[in-house]
Amino acid sequence: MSVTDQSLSDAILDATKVAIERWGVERLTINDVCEAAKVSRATLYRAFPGGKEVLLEALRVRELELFFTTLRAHAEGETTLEDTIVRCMVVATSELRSDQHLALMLAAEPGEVATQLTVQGVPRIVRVATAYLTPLLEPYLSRRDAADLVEVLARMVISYFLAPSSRFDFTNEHQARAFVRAHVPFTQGAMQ
Amino acid sequence: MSVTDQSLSDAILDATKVAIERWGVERLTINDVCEAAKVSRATLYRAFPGGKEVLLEALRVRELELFFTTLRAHAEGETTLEDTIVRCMVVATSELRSDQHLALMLAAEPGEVATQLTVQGVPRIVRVATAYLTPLLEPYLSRRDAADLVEVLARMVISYFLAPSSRFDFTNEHQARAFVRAHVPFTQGAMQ
DNA sequence: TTGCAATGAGACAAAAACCGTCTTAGTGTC
DNA sequence: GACACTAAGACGGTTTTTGTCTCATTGCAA
Repeated sequence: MSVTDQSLSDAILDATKVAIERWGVERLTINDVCEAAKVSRATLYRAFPGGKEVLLEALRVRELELFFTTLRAHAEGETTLEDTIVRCMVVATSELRSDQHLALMLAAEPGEVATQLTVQGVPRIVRVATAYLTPLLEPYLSRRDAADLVEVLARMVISYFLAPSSRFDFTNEHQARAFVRAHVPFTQGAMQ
Repeated sequence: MSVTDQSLSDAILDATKVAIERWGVERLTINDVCEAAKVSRATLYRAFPGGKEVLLEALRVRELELFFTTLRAHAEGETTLEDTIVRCMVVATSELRSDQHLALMLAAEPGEVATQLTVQGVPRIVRVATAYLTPLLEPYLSRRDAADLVEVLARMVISYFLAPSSRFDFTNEHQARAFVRAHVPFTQGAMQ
């Protein structure tokens, strides 16, 4: 059951992605998803009670989890706190820049990207980022400090992604490191 | 007025194309077009009384006229009836193959292509093709014979485009010429 | 075979989106 | 100032979409 549920939900979410790619989030209908998933409406509503909102939220969370899983894999080899942070920032920013997929998918449509990545999306992003990235920092920090740091870094990356600065380009490792040294307290041995 | 009307209609049709590219014909709404054209609904309905149907039909006709204008330009240099016919067939088929734009634009959506290109669209296509291509053949044929021939050729090109044959690939000049010699009576000096 | 959980198909009412028309107010031109 | 043209948006009627619900069917396991 659990396994079946999982694969059913996943299949529906896959279908949702396909349907969105075709119609766009704004024009997406539940029937589009049902058709793409070859599933009846009843089944979809059983899997995702609450309808479209719940379905899209589930998709966003899944995509986000995939994003941070990849990110963690990229940063797992680092051996110092600073290196780990820098790597996370570089990879996350690069992925965001190259892969409009994430941005355009998680958001509704161009113009909604900023909204989704700020007021609407930040809580979700912070939540997932914390869950997935905090363990990376726990060798160096307390759980609480690690969680705090992840949240701050996530907000920084988003901010600099949406409004790039001429002073710090986080896709550049040197600049990212300079930023970390200048503005991330933990890396200076000065616990606040 | 006339000029203004023309450019207004054209601007709206341009906007329609843009909106269709974004949403697809099936999900297109009048408001999408109005937004893209930065025009109020009232203005759109004044320019295209009859609403969406009329608007889309006008767009199809315009695209078709563009298509055949280009086609005629490609075939104008030919100096014999056979060469003219062959060139038209080659260019038309090549354009259709490469430029899904036309096919997908004139049609509604994949799956509707065949419908639009046959039962729905042929009368329109034949009408425009006749108007634009008949003059090319008038050096060699009577107006009536030229019009008849254009219609037959248009139907052939459409048929072989929708269901390609292993015997004749109209994008290949030799094969197109062989087809013409075998199946187009006028070119054999045998007026029917 | 029987029972059970999961699904498909579709009816249904409520909500939302869309359409086409029309009125009003604003703008630019002669 | 008269005129043509337009944006904005209200309006009622229609169509789509939504979410729920019922019932028949399927697949599987006891």
